[in-house]
Amino acid sequence: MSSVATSSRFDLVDQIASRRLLARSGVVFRKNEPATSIYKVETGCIRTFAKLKSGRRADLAFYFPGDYFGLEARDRHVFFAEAAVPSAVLVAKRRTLNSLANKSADVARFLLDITGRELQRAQEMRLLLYLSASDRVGQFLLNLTKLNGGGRTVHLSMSRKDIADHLGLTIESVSRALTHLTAKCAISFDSHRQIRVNIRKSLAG
Amino acid sequence: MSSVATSSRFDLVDQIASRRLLARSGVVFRKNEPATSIYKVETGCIRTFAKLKSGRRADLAFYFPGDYFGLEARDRHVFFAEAAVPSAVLVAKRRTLNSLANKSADVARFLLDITGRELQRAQEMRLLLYLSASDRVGQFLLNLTKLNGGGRTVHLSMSRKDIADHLGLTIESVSRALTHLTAKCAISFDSHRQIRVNIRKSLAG
DNA sequence: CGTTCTGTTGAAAGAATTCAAGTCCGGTGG
DNA sequence: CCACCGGACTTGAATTCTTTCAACAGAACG
Repeated sequence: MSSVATSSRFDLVDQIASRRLLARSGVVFRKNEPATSIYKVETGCIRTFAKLKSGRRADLAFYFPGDYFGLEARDRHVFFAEAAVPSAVLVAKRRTLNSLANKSADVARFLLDITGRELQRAQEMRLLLYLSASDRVGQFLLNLTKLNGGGRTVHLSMSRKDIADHLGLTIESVSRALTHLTAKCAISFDSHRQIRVNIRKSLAG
Repeated sequence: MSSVATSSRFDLVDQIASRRLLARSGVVFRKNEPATSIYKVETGCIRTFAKLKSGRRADLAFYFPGDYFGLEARDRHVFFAEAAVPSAVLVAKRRTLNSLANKSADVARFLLDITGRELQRAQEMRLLLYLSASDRVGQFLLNLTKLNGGGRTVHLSMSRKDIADHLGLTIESVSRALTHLTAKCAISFDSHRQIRVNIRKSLAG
């Protein structure tokens, strides 16, 4: 959302980047790989995640067209990134960006902007994990409606498993939370992946 | 740790900042206040947190001397910041920093650096919340030993309540996790606030 | 039209919280 | 110096929430 505004103002990455196409589950980068680039989603959806010792996966974030990712890395990546659905990403070399930033305060400002935004987003997503199962799902849906410009309907481009891994729950708990919200008339289903939000307030928790 | 290295290379904030002294629980900034400055801890410990609708508090991070905070803000703060113990912080105006960054690529680079580092830290702390209660506490202790330069002893400058709010648990659960780790001989207590880590591996989870 | 994958639901087990005592510690005043 | 107080911490038992395991329903696809 906000990153779209930024990129329309300043499409630098589009200009210096190369394009990479990814099949579903295609790997953008792996943990511990050298972090040579930053990325922008063009089409599709990219997921960043960590593998827990328990075997479970923790989905840190989903990135949609216009979003930048791979910003947190120092010299090596700390997480994994892969395509949640077939996707296209723009890849911009850090070296190139840095040397541009050395010459142009606007470029530097831009990098700082998207990183700061990403930081804020990470903090807000972290707050989800302090809530109960139902509230996590409710808040998650609420966030999705905001991404969709505040409309009342949400299309879930991700599976229940993806939502569960993102929210630190099981698919069953996600499912139960959704039926619970339906029972409260807070949401209703058009289909398994298409949800209408009736009462915003009762999603908040 | 890493931020200390950065600041020793580049003590810009120290130069342009004013100092502010805070009593325990003294407020640095509140949610929704205009975000005019960024901050650096000089002495003591600063906590950033959110208030949940349930009445509970979610402690997002503890900042120690050398650490920068308040970086995630756009025009208004999204969280609260207060002193966990009596503290001194350096306050640098964003306007000043931004105009310096417009002239000096080093300053811009510095701001990007600390923001990127903070982003990575936020992501890593988020991962804690995907673990079980015992593992959260264990990993938390492990992180503290890293901050202390990798030593075997940890001094908890924060109360059980603070730890609980940070890890999204109750004080009772934190306490039980600690006794559980003690029973496994992973840690031992010198006092309630002084812990010795015996077996790193059994803290990991 | 079945096969398969995704999602839902139910019952039992497990994990964390709540509520209620109790213990330990540091500080204060006698 | 000791006794006592209050706050921080621990422990136990009952409750609540989430997961696990197992069975079922529904949509997608050949």
